[in-house]
Amino acid sequence: MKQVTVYDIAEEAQVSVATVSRVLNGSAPVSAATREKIEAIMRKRQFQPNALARSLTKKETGIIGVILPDITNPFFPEVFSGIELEGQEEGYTFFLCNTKGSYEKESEFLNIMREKRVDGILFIGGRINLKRCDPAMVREVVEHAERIPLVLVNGDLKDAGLTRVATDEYAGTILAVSHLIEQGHTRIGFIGGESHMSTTSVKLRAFRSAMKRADLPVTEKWVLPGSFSVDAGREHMKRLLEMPERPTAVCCINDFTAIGAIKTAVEQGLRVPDDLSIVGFDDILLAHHVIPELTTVSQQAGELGRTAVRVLRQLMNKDKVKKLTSLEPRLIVRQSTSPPPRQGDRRP
Amino acid sequence: MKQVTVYDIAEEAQVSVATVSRVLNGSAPVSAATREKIEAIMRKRQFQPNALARSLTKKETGIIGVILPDITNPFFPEVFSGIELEGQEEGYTFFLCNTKGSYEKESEFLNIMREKRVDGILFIGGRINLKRCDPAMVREVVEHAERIPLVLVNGDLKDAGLTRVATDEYAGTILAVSHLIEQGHTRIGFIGGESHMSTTSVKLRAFRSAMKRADLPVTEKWVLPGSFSVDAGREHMKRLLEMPERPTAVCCINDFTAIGAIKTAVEQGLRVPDDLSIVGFDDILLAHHVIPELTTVSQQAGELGRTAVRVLRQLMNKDKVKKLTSLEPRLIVRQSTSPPPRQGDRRP
DNA sequence: ATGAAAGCGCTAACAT
DNA sequence: ATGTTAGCGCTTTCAT
Repeated sequence: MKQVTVYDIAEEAQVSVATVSRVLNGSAPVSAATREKIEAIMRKRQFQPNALARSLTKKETGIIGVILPDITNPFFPEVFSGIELEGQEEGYTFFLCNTKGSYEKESEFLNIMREKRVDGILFIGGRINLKRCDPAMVREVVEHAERIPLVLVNGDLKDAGLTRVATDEYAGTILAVSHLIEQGHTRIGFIGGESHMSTTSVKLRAFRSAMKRADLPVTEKWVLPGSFSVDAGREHMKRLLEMPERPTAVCCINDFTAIGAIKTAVEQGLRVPDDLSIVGFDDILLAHHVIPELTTVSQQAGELGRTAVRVLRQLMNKDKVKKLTSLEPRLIVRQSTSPPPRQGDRRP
Repeated sequence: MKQVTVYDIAEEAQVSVATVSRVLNGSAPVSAATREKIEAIMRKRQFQPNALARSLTKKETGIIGVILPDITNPFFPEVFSGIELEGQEEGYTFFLCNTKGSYEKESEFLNIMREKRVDGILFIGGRINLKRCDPAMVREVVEHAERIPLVLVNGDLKDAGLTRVATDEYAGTILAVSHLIEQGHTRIGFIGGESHMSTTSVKLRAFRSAMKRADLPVTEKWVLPGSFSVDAGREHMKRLLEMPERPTAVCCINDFTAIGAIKTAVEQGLRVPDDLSIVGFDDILLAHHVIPELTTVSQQAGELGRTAVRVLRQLMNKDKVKKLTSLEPRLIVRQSTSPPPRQGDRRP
């Protein structure tokens, strides 16, 4: 079944294609009579303008490309939802690229996006979260950014000078640790996070700073970086519990590790938060479904997505844009934190 | 900065655009010498063929459109991941449309997909899960399906005769209920699910059938449909616990309600599974992060996505296609189910 | 093996 | 207000 084109419509309406195009775009005045006639025919013939042809001449596609590492990690759908919400109002459509953590896929997708002539790119996760990213990989992104508006979401690329939108993880960690301290904890551990990721060092730095500010010592053997998963959280907690001296509270790199930590603690007979307080980071959906509900720091993932689109739009309009737009995280106090047990109450 | 085109390449290589196109597509023999020359120039100039122009002439875009109700619901990212995995190998790219449960958005996206000339459509959730879908909405989908290969994933449209891929929810529920029965339960409840969704009636039908097959009575007041959320699960469980006579096991419409049910049960001082067994459906990630880990029925979301793409490909190739490809669900036994308490052990 | 030229379906000057 | 026409960047006959 042949697709109907502007020519078909023009012919049937006895006008030129230009007029058809005009009513399609409202780009120039058309007499009410012919307009209605054309519109009627379009409806009747179920005319669907070919977006490809249209984009080809207009040199814009209305597509925003989104690169993210793992749509299966609940944080990202949340961000993506925000992106969609903000972009949809202006008629944007999205090309979602899931890199599954592969830097090659990032490169590949970057190229595909260029071939597809997306109007802008949102780059989330992956190489932009590395503490030290290979200069070639940095350059690649910069080169793309020179041709297509691009914003880095929750990450950075050394010396690239790219436009960024990010939650202030440092401030967020301060919030979490301060909360623990206010509850009366003095013996606080920190677990999770791969050492080569910048989020790990940022949060660790904030952790140390918050402790120092309260004149509390950091017990190094309670600082256990490693990974971001639930299983990592379990492992870390297991190691912590094997120590003769244990913290009364643990600050976790993210909600996953926090949940793992809780599971292990509970399995070993500890009560959370009575015996051990645990705080996470991100506020993924899971955080309030888990028992006990997790005290955590909200990154406001949806808002992050919306903001990213707003900033990208500015970039696309060649407006003035701040190099860094930062979002303030919020502490969400739920059930996994409480004052520490009194000395006498401590379990063996 | 002007994009480089086949003409630029042709000019620099002193050949015609046709030859350039040939090396780009490998569509016809080109002498090794000129091929290499052209390839070198392409690399040097960072040539990126314009996918729009290409698709315009080739009449294919390599894009698969995916309509789903809520990317924030962990089941769908899992499906989408499978879709990507299967499609990427063949160079497909995806246009993800999140309808947020709005039927109008479904219509809107269906039209956008047509304008974008996607090569195929995967329709997941929304109106195709309705027990009785408005005929006009059915017709709309059918009309699109007549022009673009389209497969219905985990749903159906009455009398539409469309190609479908779905997990066998009936069989899955039988699995869950039988597991409970095998554990020795005789007093089993069923909670969750909106009554106007087909999944609810299918699962309820399976529930009744499994009970009957085991000569067990269904206690109607323990059958509480309602909704699909964690909160719904909490509500339902609360009502169940207020009854003088209670079931020893509950079959839940999905993992969310199951998790809600567990939370409420635990809050009320019951032990899961010792006092009350609970089984879910879907096997979302949450299911093994929750405490106790949830016994549930896996829909194999990833596999569902992969299969959907495979079937869609057949449709696109105009191969013979089965009207219904069905996936066998699997019972995943974890910690939330056990034999019922002996009478004497029952808590008040 | 390579080139010339006609489209693909639409928009945007430029005319009238 | 409407029509004519030249692209947009590529692929694909049809020649040679």
